[in-house]
Amino acid sequence: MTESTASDAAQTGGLPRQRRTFSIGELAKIFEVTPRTIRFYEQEGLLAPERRGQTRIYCEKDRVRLKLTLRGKRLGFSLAEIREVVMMYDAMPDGNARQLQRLLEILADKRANLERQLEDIRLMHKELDDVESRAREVLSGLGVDPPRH
Amino acid sequence: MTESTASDAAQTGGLPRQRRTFSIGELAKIFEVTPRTIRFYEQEGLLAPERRGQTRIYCEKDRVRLKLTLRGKRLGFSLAEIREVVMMYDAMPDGNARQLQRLLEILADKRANLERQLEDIRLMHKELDDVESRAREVLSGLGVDPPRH
DNA sequence: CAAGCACTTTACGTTAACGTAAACCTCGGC
DNA sequence: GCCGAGGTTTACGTTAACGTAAAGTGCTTG
Repeated sequence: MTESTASDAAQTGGLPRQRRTFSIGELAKIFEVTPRTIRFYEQEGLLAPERRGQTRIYCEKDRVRLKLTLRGKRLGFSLAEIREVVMMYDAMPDGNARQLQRLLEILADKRANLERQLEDIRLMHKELDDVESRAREVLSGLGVDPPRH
Repeated sequence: MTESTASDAAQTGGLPRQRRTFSIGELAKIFEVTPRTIRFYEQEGLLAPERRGQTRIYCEKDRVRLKLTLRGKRLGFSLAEIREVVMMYDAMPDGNARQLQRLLEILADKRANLERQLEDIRLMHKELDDVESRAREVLSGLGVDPPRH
């Protein structure tokens, strides 16, 4: 109930998923955030859904943008950083050379960030292993059976 | 000049590195943070250096704790989460079974978090590849030679 | 001994990313 | 016709993680 990875056809009843739209509440449930969060992202320039009257209508593209935004967040990027990439991506077709060069710079930056994080994860993993094994040792020393996950 | 990974003997002049101590300013330079940050971490219960008079004296163990703390931060953990692990780690030798079980839970939690981040990084990497290749296409379409990183 | 430099405490300021509350519209169902 | 469920705007509140400024302490160096 988190997100659909498989064929969307089953859920849309065979409709071309380009036409599938979402309310703010639907998106909120899908990604387990509050509507307030989604409105905030719009205010910050990360989303720009259509309106029917006053009500926001989110299309497939909006859903993807939100997904990417949340992924970026989990990786520790600020909304400003995320916007920088997302907006330039959208402006690409008519982007001038200068803008595109800048985009490539930003991308290289993010990439370096990811590399550092990978290394951090590796190291952190080892630390966790260490702490855990020590904890198990102490536990067995107390005559307690630690859970073998 | 960021951090020493190789033999510390050269830098300590052969002293057993257990005796090597640091001032707050030294640590700050080593890890590229401000003294304010280090004091804040102490206030949050992540460090507890000795004092000589009023001045803080950091030992090797303190340095390691700071290193782990900053690594945790880069991975998006809050100071409270980091403290939870670090403090329990220190309290381990006399920790009761209940506490240790709790520690194992926390560790499993962090581990799950790391797994999610790994997947996020993989996906984000693909996105970056995609954006970059599109940017290069557009650039070459403009007759500009994109830099071959 | 005065100057300067690194350290200290105290305390208020700041930023990002939302939470929360109030007051309003609007639409389908009974 | 009214009610509840969901949507909307506006605006003030909150939390984490420091920044920054003020005012004092202590060493050592010219």
